[in-house]
Amino acid sequence: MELTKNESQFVLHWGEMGSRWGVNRTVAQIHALLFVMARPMNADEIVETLNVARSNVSNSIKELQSWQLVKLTHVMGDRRDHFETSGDVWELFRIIVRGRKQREIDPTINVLRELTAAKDFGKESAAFQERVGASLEFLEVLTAWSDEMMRLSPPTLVKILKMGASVQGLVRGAKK
Amino acid sequence: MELTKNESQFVLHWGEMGSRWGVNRTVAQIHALLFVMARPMNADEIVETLNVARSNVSNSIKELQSWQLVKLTHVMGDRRDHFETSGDVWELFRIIVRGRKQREIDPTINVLRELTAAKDFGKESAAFQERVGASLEFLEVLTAWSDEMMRLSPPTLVKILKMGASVQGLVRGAKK
DNA sequence: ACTGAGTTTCTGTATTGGCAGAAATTTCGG
DNA sequence: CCGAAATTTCTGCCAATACAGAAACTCAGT
Repeated sequence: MELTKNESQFVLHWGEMGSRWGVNRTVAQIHALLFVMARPMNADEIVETLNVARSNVSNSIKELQSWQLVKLTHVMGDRRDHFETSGDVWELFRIIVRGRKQREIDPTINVLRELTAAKDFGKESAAFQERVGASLEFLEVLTAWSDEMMRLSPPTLVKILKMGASVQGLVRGAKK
Repeated sequence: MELTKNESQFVLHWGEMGSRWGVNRTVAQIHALLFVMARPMNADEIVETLNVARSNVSNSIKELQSWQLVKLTHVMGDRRDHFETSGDVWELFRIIVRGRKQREIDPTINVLRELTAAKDFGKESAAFQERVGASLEFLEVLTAWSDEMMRLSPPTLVKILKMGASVQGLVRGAKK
């Protein structure tokens, strides 16, 4: 399985970006590959195309499945597992946001809550108490908002985003 | 310089979170420390408090400065450089979003633009062309929106976020 | 229950990035 | 323009992670 020049550029760049995030390169590349091929692929095809070890593909796919970014499918008359990913970038976005929130934001909120609830918290410096409180509130507002937004359909979401800062006018009205 | 139990928990957790992102632990810890102390600190105080090497502090601060998360200040009658960070979480958020966008999203948009502009792009599979196009549009909508939002004052931003998905009602109206 | 295709888990190696300590450089008071 | 303080840059080691290849396991078909 040979990628075109453009396709491999896409896959390679996606891999790079993946590493910037916490995602390792192979994982990101496999996801990109499934995205560009837009069809179910089996593990060996992925091995051939990306030139990585079979075991690496296995582990990477397991991770992608845990993120729910890749799902297992089967092809008629083929015993092997095949994998595919959604072609809807908005859906992918939603999945990634949800996952990152769970893995990163939620634990942080918990820590901040524990801190404010600790019985010796009142003895801390005023600045510290205040800043922890502000951080917690910040994360709560942000996640509440993102939860709501992520519940909307992609088309609705796009429309809201395209309105952009113009909603600011409404806020003024709401303020009085 | 000794941190309280609560303070070090905060700093430590922030360091953990930092590594989840591309930020290394020391960098994140220093930022957290300046945030909780809420006053200018010099490099040696940081060394003592976090138990890291002087050179490490120097490099980490340089990185924080490049992100504009930490700024240099001076304390009267003290020749040494002192450093501090903003206590406004919304401002910090804005800075981080702006930075990540520049370092991660913008290059990706460029790659996608190059791809679509390549003269052999029309020869690619329909699925690939379509998905690259959708990805590009997605990133453009998202960054345009975030640029607009990030220009608003924190209080305005909070109000908009608190409206949450209720703006969705307006969209319906706008649609016709 | 045996066989072989398919898959996952295990183990060792290589690469990367983080960091300490030393060396070099800059800065500032006198 | 000298010396001490402060800071940065350099060098090499160490730890963490990614990955290949081998071994172990699973399971459908017979």
